[in-house]
Amino acid sequence: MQGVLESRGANAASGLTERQGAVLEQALRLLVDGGEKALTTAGIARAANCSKESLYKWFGDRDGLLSAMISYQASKVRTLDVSAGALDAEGLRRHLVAFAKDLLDVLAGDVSLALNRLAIGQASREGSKLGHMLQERGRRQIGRRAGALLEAGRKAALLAFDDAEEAYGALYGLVVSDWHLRMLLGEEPGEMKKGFSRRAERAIDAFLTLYGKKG
Amino acid sequence: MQGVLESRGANAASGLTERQGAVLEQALRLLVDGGEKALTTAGIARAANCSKESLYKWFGDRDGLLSAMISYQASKVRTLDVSAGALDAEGLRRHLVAFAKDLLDVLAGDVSLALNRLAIGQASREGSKLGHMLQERGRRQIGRRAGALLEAGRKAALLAFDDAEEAYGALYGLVVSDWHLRMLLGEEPGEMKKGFSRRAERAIDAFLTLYGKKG
DNA sequence: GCTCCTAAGTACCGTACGGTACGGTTCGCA
DNA sequence: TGCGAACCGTACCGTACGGTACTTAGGAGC
Repeated sequence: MQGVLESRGANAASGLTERQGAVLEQALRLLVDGGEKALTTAGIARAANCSKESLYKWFGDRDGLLSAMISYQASKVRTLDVSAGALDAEGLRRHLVAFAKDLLDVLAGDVSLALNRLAIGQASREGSKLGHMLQERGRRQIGRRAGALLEAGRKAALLAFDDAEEAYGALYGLVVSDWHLRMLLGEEPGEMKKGFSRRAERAIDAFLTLYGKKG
Repeated sequence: MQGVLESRGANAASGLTERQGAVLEQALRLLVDGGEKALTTAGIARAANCSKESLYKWFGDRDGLLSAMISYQASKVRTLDVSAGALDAEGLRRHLVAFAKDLLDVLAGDVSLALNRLAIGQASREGSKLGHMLQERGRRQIGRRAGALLEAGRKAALLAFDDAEEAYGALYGLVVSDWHLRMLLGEEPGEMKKGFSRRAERAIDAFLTLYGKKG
């Protein structure tokens, strides 16, 4: 069930074999379960049934492993950019609410929280690129979908804004507020998740009041 | 210059002697300069010219020291709650802009970022109360000022909202958006700080559009 | 069958940290 | 002057981690 057989079929555009992907999967699981402190090379090797020597051969050192974990997770989460053809006011609102709810769900996810905590913990170190990686991947992915949605709204004369970045910033802020930080600080996301749906709708209401053309 | 002499005059309501406060000051400096990794008991003792034995006598263990650091810093930052007597629309706007700018400045501060990173890094650990402490102190302090301001605005018939918490959430989100997270992830705050003033005004404009009574 | 390569498993090394113990010094106090 | 408390500086201990080296197993190619 293991060995060179799995080595074929590297993960798309990541240069990783399936075996290495499985190792990263176990590493992510360890990180989610026990935090960075539990993420030791020996622990990963034990959990993934591989040797430490292989870890160092594949990923160089511990930092390389952490980077690979972020890249791997980012490559898994593919944002579906729904390009709705004809867009009316109600359709735009529905799309925005769906986006807001997805955003909250993503930010509240175990792996997302764990990786953000990891990157933030490493951020003090000068040479650490983890924070930059996470920011780039996350914001690019989620920002692209939001940008497309906002642009479609403007094209359909349903939204009015000069600076798309500013409009996106307002949208993000209204949806997320300080919830992300609170979850990163350890507040139980279980309680919060129940209010996500209502929260998303309220936020979109406010956003449309600000940027809707007929609001 | 040291010894029992300084033991008199414990810090107000914190139960700390001046010597212990000075030690915590050095610990905070170490944390700001080098991150959590640099925050070793030996390093603190060396930087503060005290012995490790004293550290353990005063603070119990490392976690107690971290908690004391947060409490100490929180006790230093006293929010000035300005209760403006007569409030007109322009005065309310000025107060809100000032609040927004102060909020951004506080969140971008070295010590704030370092402590938030520390608490977030510890958040995975179950028994860690650091995140809760930071959230409680920070949000209470800053939320009280905002709450008073919003309530004053409503009393003067300048603001309209049902749920003060929701209005505060919108205010916070519009002002901060994802800037706090970006700074926590390591983005250079130097570049961002220059735009704080304009950012605060734009955010308050939006907030008043949402909750202003004549907006 | 022989060799080469990959990788698992384990043992090992250097280091660094949290926490403790001990000697020496200062200062208040009687 | 002697006693005791607080405290500094340092040495010490156990442990845990990152990283390396070695041994062994098993499939691939000739």
